[in-house]
Amino acid sequence: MICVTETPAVPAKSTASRRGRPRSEASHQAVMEATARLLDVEELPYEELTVERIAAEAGVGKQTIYRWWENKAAVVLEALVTGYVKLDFHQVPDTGDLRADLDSWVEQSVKGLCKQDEDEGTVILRSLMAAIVSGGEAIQELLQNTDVWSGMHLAERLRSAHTAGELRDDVDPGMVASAVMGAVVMQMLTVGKPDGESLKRLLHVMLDGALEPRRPA
Amino acid sequence: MICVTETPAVPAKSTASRRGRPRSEASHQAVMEATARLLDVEELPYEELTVERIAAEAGVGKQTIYRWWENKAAVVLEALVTGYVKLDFHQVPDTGDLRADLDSWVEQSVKGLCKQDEDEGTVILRSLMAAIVSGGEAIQELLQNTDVWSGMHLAERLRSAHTAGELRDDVDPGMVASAVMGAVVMQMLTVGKPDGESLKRLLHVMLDGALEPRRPA
Amino acid sequence: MICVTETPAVPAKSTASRRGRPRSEASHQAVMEATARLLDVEELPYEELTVERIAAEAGVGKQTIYRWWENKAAVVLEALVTGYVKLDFHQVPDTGDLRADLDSWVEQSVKGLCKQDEDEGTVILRSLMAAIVSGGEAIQELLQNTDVWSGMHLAERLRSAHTAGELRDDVDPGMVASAVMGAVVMQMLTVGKPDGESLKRLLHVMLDGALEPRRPA
Amino acid sequence: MICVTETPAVPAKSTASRRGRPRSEASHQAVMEATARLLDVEELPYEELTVERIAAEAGVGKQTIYRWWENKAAVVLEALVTGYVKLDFHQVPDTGDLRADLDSWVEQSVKGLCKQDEDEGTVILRSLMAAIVSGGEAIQELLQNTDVWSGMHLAERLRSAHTAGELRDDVDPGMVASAVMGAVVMQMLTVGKPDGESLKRLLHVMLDGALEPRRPA
DNA sequence: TCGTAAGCGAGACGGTACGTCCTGTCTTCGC
DNA sequence: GCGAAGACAGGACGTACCGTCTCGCTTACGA
Repeated sequence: MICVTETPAVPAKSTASRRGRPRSEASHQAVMEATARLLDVEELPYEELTVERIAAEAGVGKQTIYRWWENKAAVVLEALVTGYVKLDFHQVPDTGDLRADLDSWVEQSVKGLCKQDEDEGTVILRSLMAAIVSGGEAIQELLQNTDVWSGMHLAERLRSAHTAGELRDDVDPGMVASAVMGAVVMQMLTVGKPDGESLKRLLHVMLDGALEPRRPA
Repeated sequence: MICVTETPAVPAKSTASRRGRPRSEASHQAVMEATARLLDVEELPYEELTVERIAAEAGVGKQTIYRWWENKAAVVLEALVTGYVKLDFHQVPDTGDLRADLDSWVEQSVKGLCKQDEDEGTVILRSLMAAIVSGGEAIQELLQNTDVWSGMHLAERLRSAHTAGELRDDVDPGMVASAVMGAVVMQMLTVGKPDGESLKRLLHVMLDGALEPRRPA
Repeated sequence: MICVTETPAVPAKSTASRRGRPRSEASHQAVMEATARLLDVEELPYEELTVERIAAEAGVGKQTIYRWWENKAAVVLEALVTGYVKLDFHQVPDTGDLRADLDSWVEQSVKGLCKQDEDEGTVILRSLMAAIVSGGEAIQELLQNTDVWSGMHLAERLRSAHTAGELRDDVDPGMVASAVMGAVVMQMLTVGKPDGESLKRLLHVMLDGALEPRRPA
Repeated sequence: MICVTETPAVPAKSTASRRGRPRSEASHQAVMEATARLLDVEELPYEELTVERIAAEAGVGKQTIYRWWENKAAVVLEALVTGYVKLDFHQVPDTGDLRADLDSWVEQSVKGLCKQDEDEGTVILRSLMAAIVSGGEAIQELLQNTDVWSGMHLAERLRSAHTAGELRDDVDPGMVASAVMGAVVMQMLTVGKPDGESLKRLLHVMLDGALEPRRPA
């Protein structure tokens, strides 16, 4: 759900073959998978997800993590960016009726997020935000080249809606995806428990517009 | 910018007078002011803002903080809730033209947020999100009775727009405020630097609606 | 076996009662006992004796150790200084014949030190030297006010020998103890395995003198 | 100052020529010289002298060190053994009067060791002891075939004193050297700062004997 | 002359300890 | 009994080394 144009992260080191032992791709993967496992399976919230735990889970030295990632936030973001961890949103159905499709998408997603006790459903979402919010300059730079939401299925559905003429010609479907996800996610985080009805109303505002239609014509 | 219906925070201890020395209102204020000073003036990011630092800055014992607040998130949230710290958003002008007003609001706000180097402008915003995202159950409960954005001037402007007939009758202005703030804030956090133009386009989607108006009828 | 005139270690903090929670004597003792247990019972060599292990063994936070001791060397030295750990030297018998007494002392001590496999017998001795040699300025200062060997029974025996007229009037029994212990310990460390016979010859040199007796007469 | 009968260190690999690239003598020397430079010139204490630092200083791969030496202690000991690093003891003069010669030797040596601030003078001595005390079995075995002190000029002077009849016939001059160096070195390490006067008195005990000469007959 | 086995510099690897920092609790005092 | 001070147990941090490993390259023997 996060799109990165390219991921240098490390200064690229110029030419092809460098001296010394090359980076272990196995370790790289192990770290990503360990992070995913801890977030997804063990549902550790971001603050309880420690670099030491990731290293142990991955069977990797702590230094190997710090050698390639700036901090915990960078690890978690990469795991989300590259799809090792997936946010718990459902696919958006495509019946041709965008409004109805989004309504059922919201309903399904909320149902999925709330079936667990307490707020476990939003653990990954919270971790994503925590990583974005806490990561230093490195994360900010990464986000420059990244559209956090455009990898989600919602964005795809909106693009197809755009070509199908369901959306106004003059709106960017990516922009709509950002607006929808931003509003929806923020609502989920700033309200105790996600609530399908209010989310749908929120959605409708964005679909139909808030302004009295006479004016913009 | 955060609205709380009531602020018990601590179980209220039933009746009026308890035994022993009553809570020192001076200490309470000192903590709030210290938090505000550290966030606003020193621009410490949330992770560098420690309880010990707040206590020291406030000239208060650490226990005094833990006696009245659950954790750091609760302190920060209360400081934001009760207005000791203010988010760096401008007031929304009221010329009668909501779209133009919001455009200039966005422009002014972005200008304010970006005048500092790097991402210092969003420090408080990030702290708010960090507190929301990291806080435990107590913060979740607090948020149940709270509308994070309805205290902002934007919400007021939208309410007046609603009564003035600028908004559609069937939309809740509070809902619109949530949608707008959610989308705007999320956009600010998930792209490296806030960018006035894209924020305005985002805003217009929400004002005019994303759907092709004729088609769904 | 190490004598300290006084052990301020920490700047004394002036007057009697200070504010805040006072140092926990229980923790202090726990650290000393844990150190003794690890050195004496588990026979960990100095390099494998970590601060973290001591803290864990003592049921104490690591910071509590670093609050009161400069480093590992200081902890180990205090444990030796204050008698929580004892070097594996036997008592010196007192038959009135100093030479014979020292011979049997050496024999007994070497037997004790060598009964274990490998070099476990000298673990504590090695730890003592490691602490002395590795400790920084703080340890050097501590040693200024300390006579490492004068607490051993050997020193006492030599003092009684001095008053009994067994030693020359003009020699300081403490000095003799230092010389004997220095030579013996160094021999033990710089030779693979302590060897009773060569130690005894070493001892006799010091008792009888190395010079051809005519000369100094 | 350390004498080794032979220095196989590595199992000798039987016959003369092995296949493959032979050991680079240049690297060997570079390591020894780097070690000497770091100990002698930069006066790094043993704990701050790391294998990585030595390798870097020598322009050598770390593995090249571990291929030929067991550990840091072995490297340092070989550097001391083979004279790349020298202990800061002066030569013993030979005026025919051993006692006076040793007195002036002590005085000169202490002067040399104390001219630097703090305890820098004994850095190499401390490193020697640290290596001996910390080194594992390999170092113990090495020490079996080695007399740490017999390479020093003191040993030579004592041997000549022995043939000149200055020493008692029945004492082994090597033994005396061990006793003297052991006592002197230990004194230097266990008191804060070496002190010429007490060292001389220590020395005199060993020259003249501690026992009352008439009594034991 | 060439293959190949070993050594080489470089540097990443799994591990582990370090010393610092912070959390949330506790234990003293003085008010 | 609150509040400031500050020590406590616990535990994560990010750094530094250790000793091993894996690269591509070099060296020099033996076929």
